[in-house]
Amino acid sequence: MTKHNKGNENNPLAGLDPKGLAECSECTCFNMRKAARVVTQLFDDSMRLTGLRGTQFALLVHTCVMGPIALSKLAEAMVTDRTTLARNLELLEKNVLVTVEDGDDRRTRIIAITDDGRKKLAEAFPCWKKTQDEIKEMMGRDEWSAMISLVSRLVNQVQER
Amino acid sequence: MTKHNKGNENNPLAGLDPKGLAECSECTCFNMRKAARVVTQLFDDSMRLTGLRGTQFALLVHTCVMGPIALSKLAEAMVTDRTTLARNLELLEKNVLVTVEDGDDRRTRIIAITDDGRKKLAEAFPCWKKTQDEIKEMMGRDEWSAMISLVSRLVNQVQER
DNA sequence: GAACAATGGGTGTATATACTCCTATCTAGT
DNA sequence: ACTAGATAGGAGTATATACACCCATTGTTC
Repeated sequence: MTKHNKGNENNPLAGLDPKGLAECSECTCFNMRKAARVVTQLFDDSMRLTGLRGTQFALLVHTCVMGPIALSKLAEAMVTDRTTLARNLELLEKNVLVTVEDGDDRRTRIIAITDDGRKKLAEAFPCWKKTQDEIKEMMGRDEWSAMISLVSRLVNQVQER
Repeated sequence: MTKHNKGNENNPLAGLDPKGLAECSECTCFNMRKAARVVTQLFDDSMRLTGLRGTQFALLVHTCVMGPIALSKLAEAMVTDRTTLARNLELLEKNVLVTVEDGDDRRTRIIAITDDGRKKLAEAFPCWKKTQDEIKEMMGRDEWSAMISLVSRLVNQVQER
């Protein structure tokens, strides 16, 4: 380490000038997480009275449509870590909205929605629909569609990488 | 509850036919969270050796650019709950990347980046940049720009609501 | 059929997130 | 100066998320 490297070649702060840092405001990670936060709060608020969170609603919908299904298959479909899904399912299971039972292959755990789960889904659906439509109206249908397409594409391309 | 309401007028499961449920696959909340998950993993992986997560990198960048700044101001700027930010800052403070000190108004806590923080930022910046550029290339620059614009617009419009 | 690889899950740990309720401090109005 | 309201923050609790490491079961190979 010499003392006279005033140039940028060996400067550990290179890229941290105002321009480099301004670039960080476009961070894909930060922006997607920020959007996820604000949207999550909208949906959580809208279905608060039902006792479901937005995340739980999505999980219940997927279980309803795809189930009965093995834990790992559901995790794969939802692009969620297996262990995350297992823990999220514990909450739904505690409230008797889903069942978690051994499969024929005794390594697997089969997830299925219950009648209570279907009722809860029916209860929460109007709240979800209202918020979903509000967001579409707020952005404009075309912009919203474009956004969802691009976001889905991002997910798919990261997955295929 | 009569037994013969086969119509949908009083059916609690109305909207939960396959069409209604299929609509849920376009859930703004689920899709934004899914994207946040996959993108977060890309950035976390890329800077794992630095010991920073994508979230922490973003927090450190904001602190560097905006600091010294009061906790609530920083939370507002980042669109994060105040208590969430405080807890995320604890980790950075423990690693001496930021300081948290009383302000003149003794209700406030002033957040500032340290020299170690700046060094860590410089260390992580190339990892961030590499991943950010990879995502842009993956999607195509125009598509990526369009996505970020739409996502930012969503955030702004929800905020202004 | 016994050894071994592959698969499906569970546990421990750490981080990220936000809500509710509470305390300390400041500010404005009297 | 006193008090009421506003503001800044902290603590407790709950949920969402994923990684590393481990165990049980299944399939495979000789």
